Amino acid sequence: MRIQDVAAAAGVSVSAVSKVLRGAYGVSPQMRNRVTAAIEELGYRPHTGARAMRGRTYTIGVVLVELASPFQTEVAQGISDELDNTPYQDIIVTAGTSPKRQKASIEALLDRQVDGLVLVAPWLDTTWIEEIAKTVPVVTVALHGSPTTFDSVVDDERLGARLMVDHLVTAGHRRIVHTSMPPGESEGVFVLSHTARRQGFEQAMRHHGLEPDIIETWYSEEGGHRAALEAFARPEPPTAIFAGADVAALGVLRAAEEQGLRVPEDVSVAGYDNIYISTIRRVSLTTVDQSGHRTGEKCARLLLERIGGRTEPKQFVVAPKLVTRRTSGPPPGGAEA
Amino acid sequence: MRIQDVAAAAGVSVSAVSKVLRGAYGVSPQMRNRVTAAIEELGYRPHTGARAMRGRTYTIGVVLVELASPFQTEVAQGISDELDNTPYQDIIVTAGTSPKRQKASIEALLDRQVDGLVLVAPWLDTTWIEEIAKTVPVVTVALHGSPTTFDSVVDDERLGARLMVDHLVTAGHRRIVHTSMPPGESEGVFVLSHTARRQGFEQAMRHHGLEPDIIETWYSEEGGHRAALEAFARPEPPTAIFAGADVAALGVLRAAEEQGLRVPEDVSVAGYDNIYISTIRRVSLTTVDQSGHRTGEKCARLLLERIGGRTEPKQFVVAPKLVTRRTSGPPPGGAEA
DNA sequence: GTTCGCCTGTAGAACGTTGCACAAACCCCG
DNA sequence: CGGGGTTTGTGCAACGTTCTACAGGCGAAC
Repeated sequence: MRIQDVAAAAGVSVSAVSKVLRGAYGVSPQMRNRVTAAIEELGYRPHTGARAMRGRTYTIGVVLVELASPFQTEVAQGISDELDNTPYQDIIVTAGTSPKRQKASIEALLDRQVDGLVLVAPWLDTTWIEEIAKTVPVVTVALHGSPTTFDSVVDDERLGARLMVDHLVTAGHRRIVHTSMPPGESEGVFVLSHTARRQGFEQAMRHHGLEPDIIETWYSEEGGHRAALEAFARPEPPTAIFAGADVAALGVLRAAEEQGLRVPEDVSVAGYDNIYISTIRRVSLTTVDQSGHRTGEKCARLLLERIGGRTEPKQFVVAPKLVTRRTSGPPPGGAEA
Repeated sequence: MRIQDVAAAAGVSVSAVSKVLRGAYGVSPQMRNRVTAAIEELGYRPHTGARAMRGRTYTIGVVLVELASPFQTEVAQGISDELDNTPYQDIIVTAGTSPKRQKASIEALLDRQVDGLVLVAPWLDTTWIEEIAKTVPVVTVALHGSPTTFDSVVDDERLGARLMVDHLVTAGHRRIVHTSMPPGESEGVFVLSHTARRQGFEQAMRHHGLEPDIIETWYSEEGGHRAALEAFARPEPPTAIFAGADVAALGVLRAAEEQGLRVPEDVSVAGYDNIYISTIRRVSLTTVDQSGHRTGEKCARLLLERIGGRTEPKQFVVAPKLVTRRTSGPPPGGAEA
């Protein structure tokens, strides 16, 4: 089933069919009708590989770190939904946090001639991203900075961290520990989520006249668990732990439970991301929400604009929202802990 | 950067480079060396679109219902990991439960000339799947039946349901409610997970001389919640609820909490899937484990075999495993409830 | 009635691979 | 040293699309 067959069936030239397919200029209504009828009747579908040789593939590549991260999959879902009634199809690949594998995944997508690329929290040298952005439209998610050759969508994570610190301080907490991650090797002017959150935490704490207290582990259940055990073992343990990510907060909750600490009576626990688990009654974690779905939608729109011809870079900032649930409250002994 | 450039750099013909690339027969070691050196030096990467015109694309399409389903993403991860050091790249698309959108997604993948297709829990007419399996290797996940034109990997979900019923009955439960879903329109000889689980439940209950009791809602938090409320409102409420899926079990837990019922003292709750949430301390749900990761690995291997030339269909059954945690125990009043 | 410009539609040359068909070189054996 | 077979390397015709360049027709304006 080739374009040629459609042309034959409609009694027109191959070029004419191609024009109709691409919505190009110079097509009379009656020809358009005959061609679309023929396409319909034959059930013709364009061969993407052949298209890739000359023009567009109508494919958007989405690079995620991992599918287990709810925020990332929400972004992907947002892209998918936004693209739903366009001719574009999104395809997802997972790349892990290793820069080497990430690079390989992106290259695999470039080999497949995607028309656009969404990089969610890329652990990559930004100069390399700038490089590929010369070839194909790119939008990054959760990369803080001011890129000039590509677009970006970020949650204002410094603000988000500040909201959380304000919430805890207002409740009376003074000794607040933040769990973070080691900065990526490739972070410089451009910075990833965890660094932005840490910076927001530090800023907000100082603003309240408090000394920022950070334990560096990993954004994972295990990482949160380790950080919490370390914090609890101190002579003066914190009255609140603000984990850099909800997954880590889960580990903090486990550690608290193991140590016989009640939450929030003995210690308040908070996270960041508002992942699905945090919403369920049994967990009910105080956290910061950044809508992955809206982020994804925006990415898709930016990409379509770029494909449509825009060249000046755009940056879109999503506002974070504090979500207070049942894991946070006043410190033991009240506001004067 | 074309194959031609590589040929020129290596001082050989284009065909020769192609042979090396494809690992084809008739290549001397020294030519292979020169060509690979040239490829390396130039950083050449084959153009997938051009390949699609003639041969393989080295791309495996993975169709998931949604990224929010942990089992499905685990399968995808398993595929990805298994493919990691092969020349094949997996790409994921999400298709939803609507047969129409699923069909569109699969077609989008076929347009892109994938070399193989993994369909995870497809809500589709199996004759249509048989149809596309004529064109491209297909392996389905969680489709119970005996396909002749494609491969399949299934968890023995009837057995899994039986394990759970045995567990509950042994603990002393007699009034057990199972929450299920309406069977798909396209289910006939071939059956999806929820139907297999329901069948396993029915069989196991009868085997114990008990009447199967099923409430049909949806595999979702909300669905489980509704089913549980209905069950609790009965004159003789069940002492155990075996939700067809962990997500639904979460809704059951919420309903129990709202009704002031303690778990497992007043009512036991169990699920199926062993999703990540179920493992966290705060939830600790009794469930049945089916390893999504192993399932995915097997899918990839089956597909590679098919691409390698196998034609007779294979079916692979993964054994489910009962995971007892803290949401199940003896019924109130002991074994003689 | 000629000229000019616009509007429709077409021919055909790419695009970068693959793999068949074939040629050349080589090896082994009688 | 001739003949057969095998191994190694090459030429070239696809594959299905896009899009430029161009031809022909038609209408308006003079």
